Amino acid sequence: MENTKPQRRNTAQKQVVLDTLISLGSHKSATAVFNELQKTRPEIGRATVFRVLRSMADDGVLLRIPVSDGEDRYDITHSPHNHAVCRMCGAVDDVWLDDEMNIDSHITSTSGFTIESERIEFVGLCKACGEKVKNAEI
Amino acid sequence: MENTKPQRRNTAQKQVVLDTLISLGSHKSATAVFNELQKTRPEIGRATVFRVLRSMADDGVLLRIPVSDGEDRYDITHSPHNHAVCRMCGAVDDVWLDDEMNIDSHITSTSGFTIESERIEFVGLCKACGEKVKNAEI
DNA sequence: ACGTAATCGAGATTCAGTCTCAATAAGGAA
DNA sequence: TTCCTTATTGAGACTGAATCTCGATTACGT
Repeated sequence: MENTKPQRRNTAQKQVVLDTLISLGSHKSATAVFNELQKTRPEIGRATVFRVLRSMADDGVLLRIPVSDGEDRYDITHSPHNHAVCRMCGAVDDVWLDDEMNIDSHITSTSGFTIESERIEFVGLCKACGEKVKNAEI
Repeated sequence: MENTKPQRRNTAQKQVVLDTLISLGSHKSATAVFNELQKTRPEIGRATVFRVLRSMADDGVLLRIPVSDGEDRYDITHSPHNHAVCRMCGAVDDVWLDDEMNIDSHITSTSGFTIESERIEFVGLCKACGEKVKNAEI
């Protein structure tokens, strides 16, 4: 079980991708970052942008937000929260849950979003895969 | 505002797509339905399967379940519930929420799923689109 | 039976994302 | 500093889901 992650190296590409994501603001897609970089650093490849963002998300440096019917978005990590997605334009807003209040009206009053439906996806391991992992660890 | 939906016509294709989805069981993808149909009704096109499933979901006849990192799944509609997705094999299980109990342990005890994370996506209209719709309705 | 508009099938197209692979470079060791 | 191993990169091919195009077909109200 050599599940040791490969060593991470600091590169100029990683730095500039991260800087660009931050400068663009929240909830930007890999394509958005790539397009922005085309203007100033056209030598940086598309695969690199996708790779850097995904690996940073895997490492917990970034948060990857898969959106139904749209590109994955990336954001700098901060405390856990959820997202509201506009079904027309795809805009994404942060949603900070607070058990004490009605969620929908809270979202509407803070961001103007009108909530029509919500979708909860639990991610983990099904019975079969959970047992596989268990056995592999022995 | 002629937002009147086009008339829906009953066709053999729609019937057989729906029958196949039901016979395959819950949470099947359009591709899965198409592949199954290839065996018995190879004359039915891929675009048709995707079209039929999507339009039935739009009409509320079916439930479309967008899954992060996977194909959309379709299911016959019944009362609202959520889904657990295996991050290894992509298996999808139904989750019937019950406010009274701890969600994660409830899921684990009923389906064997180990929940590692959850994602809530609120879908609706952002402020700008909400106002657009409002104006269009006047 | 007719006419029109919804639907179909085949294949091209799109689009996000990944993969391949040769070239490059980070960073620890000598 | 130089050397070596190995992670990383860029270009472009590739994948896979889903949609679009368009001429042919067909449902169904009249």
